[in-house]
Amino acid sequence: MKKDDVCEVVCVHEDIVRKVKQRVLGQEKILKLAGIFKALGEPTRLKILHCLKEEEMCVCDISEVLEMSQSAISHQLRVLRDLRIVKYRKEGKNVFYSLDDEHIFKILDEGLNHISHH
Amino acid sequence: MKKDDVCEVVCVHEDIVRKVKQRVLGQEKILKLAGIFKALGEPTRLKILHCLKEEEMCVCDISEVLEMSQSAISHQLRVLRDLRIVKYRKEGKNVFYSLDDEHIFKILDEGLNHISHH
DNA sequence: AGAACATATGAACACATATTCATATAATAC
DNA sequence: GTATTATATGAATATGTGTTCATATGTTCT
Repeated sequence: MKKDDVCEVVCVHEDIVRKVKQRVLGQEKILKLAGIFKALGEPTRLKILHCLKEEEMCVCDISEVLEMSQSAISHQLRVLRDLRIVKYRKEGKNVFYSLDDEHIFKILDEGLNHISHH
Repeated sequence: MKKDDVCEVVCVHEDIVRKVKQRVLGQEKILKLAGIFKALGEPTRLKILHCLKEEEMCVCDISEVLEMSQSAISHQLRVLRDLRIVKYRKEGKNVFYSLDDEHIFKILDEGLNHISHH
């Protein structure tokens, strides 16, 4: 999109626009935040996280619970790991995953609240 | 994927799997919840919501603040409307949007907390 | 050492989706 | 009525991504 015709519309409430424009989050923060939500916004990953909310689990257990291939689970765990949404612990051949952070719990719960009250 | 070789792995912690399996969310709830998070997980939509967290705004104002085309914003607002994440109010030619729900506020804030503490 | 098992990962394909462009709808002003 | 403005939307394109398949890595056991 050309920089000039970015907004072709002329109806602008100047005071509001000025105020809100000052409070816009930086691109970096937006991307980071969007990254977290995007991770939670995929059914498989959400299921994984909902499992880990209950128990620390190894890849195979998750695979079994969700009735999906080990590979698919492992790929998604990689995404969650990279975003530091889950942490892991090696024990012999197993790798046990768990939620990284209290905020993830809260976000999940708040989401559940939202869909209940509706 | 064929139902039979759903999980080709044999290392299973039976007690954990049994317990967690009972608590798995139904597909409908998962999809609804994932839908919400997915909506928040797209930078443009997240920016829009962050704006609406400050002020009720019309399409054109959002367009101006985010320096994006009216069409792009309108398309994304449709997604947010369908998911009842935002509500709207018509006033003459304008349509003013705002966050639908307290939970959306909380989820956004909890997300911001998460990326700050990191 | 080799075999068996748990996990990770690269490539490919299929599917979803965000933006643009063009146009439609709806409301106001003249 | 027509013109103008604000918003909505359908189609097309480009980009992103989840799963599968095949394979690699790493660990334990014999």
